[in-house]
Amino acid sequence: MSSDTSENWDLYTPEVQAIMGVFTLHWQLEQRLNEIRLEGQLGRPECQLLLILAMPRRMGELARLTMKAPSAVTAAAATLERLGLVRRVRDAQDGRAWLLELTCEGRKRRETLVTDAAQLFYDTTGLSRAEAETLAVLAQKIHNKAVQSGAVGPCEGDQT
Amino acid sequence: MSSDTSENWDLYTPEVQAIMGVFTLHWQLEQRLNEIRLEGQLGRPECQLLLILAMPRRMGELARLTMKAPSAVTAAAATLERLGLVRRVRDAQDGRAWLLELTCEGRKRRETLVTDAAQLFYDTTGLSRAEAETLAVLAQKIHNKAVQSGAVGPCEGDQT
DNA sequence: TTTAAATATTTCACCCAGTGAACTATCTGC
DNA sequence: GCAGATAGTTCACTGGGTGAAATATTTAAA
Repeated sequence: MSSDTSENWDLYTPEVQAIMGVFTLHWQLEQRLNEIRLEGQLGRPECQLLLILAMPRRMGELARLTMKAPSAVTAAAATLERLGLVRRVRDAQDGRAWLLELTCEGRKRRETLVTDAAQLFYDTTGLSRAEAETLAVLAQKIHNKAVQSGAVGPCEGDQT
Repeated sequence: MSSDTSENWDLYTPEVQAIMGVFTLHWQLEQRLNEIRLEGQLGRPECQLLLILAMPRRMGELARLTMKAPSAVTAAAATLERLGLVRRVRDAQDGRAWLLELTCEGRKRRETLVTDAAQLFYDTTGLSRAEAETLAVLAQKIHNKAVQSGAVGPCEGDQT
């Protein structure tokens, strides 16, 4: 089977290969993350937030990290708060800012999510642990670069 | 600089790191690809299709490869056809299927897109060529795995 | 060969996530 | 205290995507 499924990858430049792979992986992760979705209560954006919230973060920070507009984070945070997984606290340093931090319940949920996500990651990618590490290193570089370089994000960054 | 931007990555498991990185990269690529968007005529999905169309493909195949529902491909293909970048041809082997192939113009556009995409890829990721190769290898594995494993996709694949 | 079941694609109504602009609240400096 | 910047929220709107029903064609069977 999978006649033409085992593609002619040589048709594509490494860069395009990488891009296509990233698209695929992203899509797969979103889908399957969806299935987990902690009892179906959480949407994709909420899961993403939960994953990032290993430590308390300001809303704006979350927006930068997730590469979304602040308003998107607001929405997701509201949902998480409604579910009692997250708490809003004023930032002591800056009264304008809100710190988002996990509740006890939230921490538990995150634990589960992290575990499931890892499982799902291996299922989806079929990568070995070592390969995952490799990918993680690259991913980290990319993420940092992206966030730092003004994050061409919704927020109009151009770092010409 | 970038005080809390240079994150505490050790807070995250490698898997989560990888996942976050993939999300970021995906997002960045979509955004910036958007900017290129060949004179602003093409949407994200059209670009993706164009990238994949290194060789003629059947609609269904494209759906599987892009991990989208067939209807999504139909829409994107229609746009590309309207722009004269792509041509629909009946599959000689199977009269029900359509083959989507690039026109001359389409080939040119794809050339440009591939070049731009590569540029953008390096800009975005900040990776070296070697690292890109590494990523490409992983990406290919992932992509193949995903497509083969019945692509948990919109098309209800369960490969239990 | 006629018929029935399967497969490839399209059409269309609907949905969700995300953006961007306008608004409120707070901080900073004068 | 006031002006201007910054953090976050609200809300109307959009775009990309899904899923079910319809159409065309192939395949298998009688």
